Amino acid sequence: MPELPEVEVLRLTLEPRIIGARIEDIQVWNGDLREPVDRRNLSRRVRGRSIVGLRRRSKYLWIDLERDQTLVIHLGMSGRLTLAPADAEREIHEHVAFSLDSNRRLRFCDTRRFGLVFALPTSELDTDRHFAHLGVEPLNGELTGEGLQELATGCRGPVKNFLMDARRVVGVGNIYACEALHRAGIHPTRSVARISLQRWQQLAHRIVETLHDAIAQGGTTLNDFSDAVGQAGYFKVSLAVYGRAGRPCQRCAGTVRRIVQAGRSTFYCPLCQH
DNA sequence: CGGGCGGCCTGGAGGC
DNA sequence: TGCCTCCAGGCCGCCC
Repeated sequence: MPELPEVEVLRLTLEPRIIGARIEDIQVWNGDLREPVDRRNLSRRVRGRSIVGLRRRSKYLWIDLERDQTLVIHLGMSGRLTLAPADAEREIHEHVAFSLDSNRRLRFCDTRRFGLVFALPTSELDTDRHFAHLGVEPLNGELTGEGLQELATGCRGPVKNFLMDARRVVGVGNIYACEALHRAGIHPTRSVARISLQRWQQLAHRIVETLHDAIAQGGTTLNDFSDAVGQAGYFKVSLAVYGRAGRPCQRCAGTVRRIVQAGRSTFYCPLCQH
């Protein structure tokens, strides 16, 4: 579920509530996630340390701790990270939990178990295999039309696949790739080799705009997503094409169509996207 | 070598 | 009601 806006909403809602909190203990009920949870390593790096900051890189949440350690959380497709009272009953798919001082528990729940939980020294984040290859952060002012055009030099595939390749641009998943392309009026199957600088600029602008809009509305909740206190996002009502096959385009007289690209559903309007 | 597909997992929806 | 198939926001590895 979670693309950049959802992880950013999680960061924004979690940060003021857990800054300064100390992680007293860790429970791992089911460590069988996308990568097995290394309990020993996690405990050694995390236990007894206070939280000093929260950052986001791509769709990863970085929870910085005292003395050069960072707890990394990835939500996969169905993950949630929420605060609960220490004695709250364990949820069905609650796999990992961090007991905080002040009688609270930071719980990681993930139905499909595509998520990740691990820890490593803060100073090693940049070179870690999960992060070293990641591309441009769209919300840092790094994403420009010129930059996109340069990144696409020598590439051949459809623009939608290009946008979802985290080695180039991070944080844009299936929903926001569809929505940004619709806002930019660009057909998702168009080859990146056939996009003018003007259209790259339009696209860069629309990506940033769409992500900001989604964050402002608490992210998109299709099934699972919630912020740190369990609140669903309501950007779903603003989706113009995603999940709307057969229904009218929000902007013209067209009808939204669904196709499959690289094994993923793509939604677009054949009338206003070229 | 880069792009695309299958697989990882559970569960919800829809067809019959 | 049940059983089947398809589908889902991410990501990696393998294949061509």
